[in-house]
Amino acid sequence: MPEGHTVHRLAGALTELFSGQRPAVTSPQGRFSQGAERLTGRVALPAHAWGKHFFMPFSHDPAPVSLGDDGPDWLHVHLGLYGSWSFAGDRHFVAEDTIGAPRRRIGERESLGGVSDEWEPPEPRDTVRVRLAHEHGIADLTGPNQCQVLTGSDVRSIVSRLGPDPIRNDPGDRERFTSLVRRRRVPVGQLVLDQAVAAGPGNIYRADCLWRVGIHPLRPGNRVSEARLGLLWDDLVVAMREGVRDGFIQTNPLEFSPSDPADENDRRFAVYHRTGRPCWRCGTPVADSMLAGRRLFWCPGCQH
DNA sequence: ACGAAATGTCTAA
DNA sequence: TAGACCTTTCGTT
Repeated sequence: MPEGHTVHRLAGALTELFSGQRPAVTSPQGRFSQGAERLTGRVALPAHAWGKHFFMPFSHDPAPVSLGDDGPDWLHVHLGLYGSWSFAGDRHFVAEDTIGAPRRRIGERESLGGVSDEWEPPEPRDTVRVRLAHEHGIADLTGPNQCQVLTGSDVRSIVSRLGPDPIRNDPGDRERFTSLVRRRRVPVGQLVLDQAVAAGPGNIYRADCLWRVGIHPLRPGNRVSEARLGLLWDDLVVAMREGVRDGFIQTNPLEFSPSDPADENDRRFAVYHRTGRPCWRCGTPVADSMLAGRRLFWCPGCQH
């Protein structure tokens, strides 16, 4: 369940755990054996994220590189709908158990941050596509949509097809986003999920950020004012950066007291997965429908 | 046991 | 628009 914030977080975690080292790369499942062989023995360098794409360079020498440089081989991972990384290791190896899908798998609590000296790598599940390993810990990747070794030129070609990433929010991105939306008649809710328009937002940020700025998701892109699209971009930047910081999505702006009876599951989001429940802002029941193959949630009362 | 759904994307028709 | 793909969990028989 990885939207862009998860991938940025992973880039940070894997950089911290493996950059500067020469991890053993294996494919317990066997479907990445060739790639694993190519990467083994090389120095892992700091990883990059752009939208939902993860890139980690593996080089013969430890000199720093930029995203898409020629020279290193690039590990490229797209988690898709349910890919995830799991971590386990000794006390020198600190990471969250699982990043990606909200599940715990290998290396659950008992082997994480465990006792200092006696750590042994756990047996991988038979679905583990890639394992990165060094003496203090392992990272296992399961269920990715894409996992491959690329050249710098391949990487540049992927990145060139991606729109601006709200988590990066580079100069000019705000204007780029608003102009990409305003030149099309497609519903704005569909454009927010188009990775060539904005790289990183998924179904939750789409639904909830549109709600937060009051835009109806079915409004055609060319009929949303420049000003409102600017506010939408700004809100994506804020919400997704909070996701990177916190490690989870918390898009409902309302605060609850610990004793509040509101359903725990219901508190987290604004409209996402809240069909039929009252809008936090106006009380109208939240609606849902399918749009271009994805479930869409919005409040018919206060989004226009 | 079985089916559906899940924070995604691609391809074919 | 439908189906394929990568995997797990959760609800229903």
